[in-house]
Amino acid sequence: MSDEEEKSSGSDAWRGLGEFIRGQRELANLSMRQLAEIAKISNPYLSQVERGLYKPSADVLKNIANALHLSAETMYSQAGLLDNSGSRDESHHGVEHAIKVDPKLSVDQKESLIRIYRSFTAGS
Amino acid sequence: MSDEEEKSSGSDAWRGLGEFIRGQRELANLSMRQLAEIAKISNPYLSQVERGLYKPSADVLKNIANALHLSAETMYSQAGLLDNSGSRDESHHGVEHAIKVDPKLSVDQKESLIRIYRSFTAGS
DNA sequence: AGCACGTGCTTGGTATACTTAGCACATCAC
DNA sequence: GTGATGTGCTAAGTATACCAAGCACGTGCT
Repeated sequence: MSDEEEKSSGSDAWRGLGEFIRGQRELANLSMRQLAEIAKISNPYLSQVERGLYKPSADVLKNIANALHLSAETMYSQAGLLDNSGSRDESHHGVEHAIKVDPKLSVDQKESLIRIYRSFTAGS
Repeated sequence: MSDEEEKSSGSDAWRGLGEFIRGQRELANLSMRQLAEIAKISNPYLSQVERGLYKPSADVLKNIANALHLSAETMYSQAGLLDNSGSRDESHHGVEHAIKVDPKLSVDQKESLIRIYRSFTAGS
């Protein structure tokens, strides 16, 4: 069988997921052990997941999302599991819209934030 | 430790999921082998899943959903995996949350933006 | 110099998701 | 009747998700 195997699950999507999780964890200032504790998984496993060595199953994903105060949907879509085949145009422009709507910001502050945000995302 | 709920590994929800899959399969007039073929899984495994003996992982779930022309979200919520218990409302946290979730930003950029945002909203 | 405690990572094993070969029973044609 | 083809299910094995113990390194403290 010299057939080239190509399953439906591409392994590269999972690497991005790991980086995403690590980013969210660092953003929340949690150590691996802390997050692992909250998410009810072991810290070595979390380590592997964050480096893309394993693809966590759905309930683990859900637990991690919970621990990071994210919705499971966010996690799944990051993991490439949610497909959004319906092309539902849901929460798309978070940042700029959220800034514009925020009542605690002055207009100048909003402009500054959006300017910075756009400079950050200029490469994409 | 008073409460002993069905944690993330509650096996009850999975049985309902199996019945749901079987119902949808019969509704589509597909045999196990047909559905298994389309969903890229083996038919014995589909048999086990439909009777609640195993809890399929997320990508299998997604493949089955696709094969049955269902949205992955429907499948996940049937599996009890979505159950938005994570944080009650995602749009509620506004700017900070939108920043954290934005895939176009690096972790450092997120931290910078959040820091600036907090400095803006700290005074008033 | 130590040691106590933090971090993330490696090793080796167990549990379980998943597959391949085959069983038992149906419903057809011959 | 026998066989060919359908159905769902069982058994035994492989792959991998996951865990417990411990390693290697860093930082502060006495």
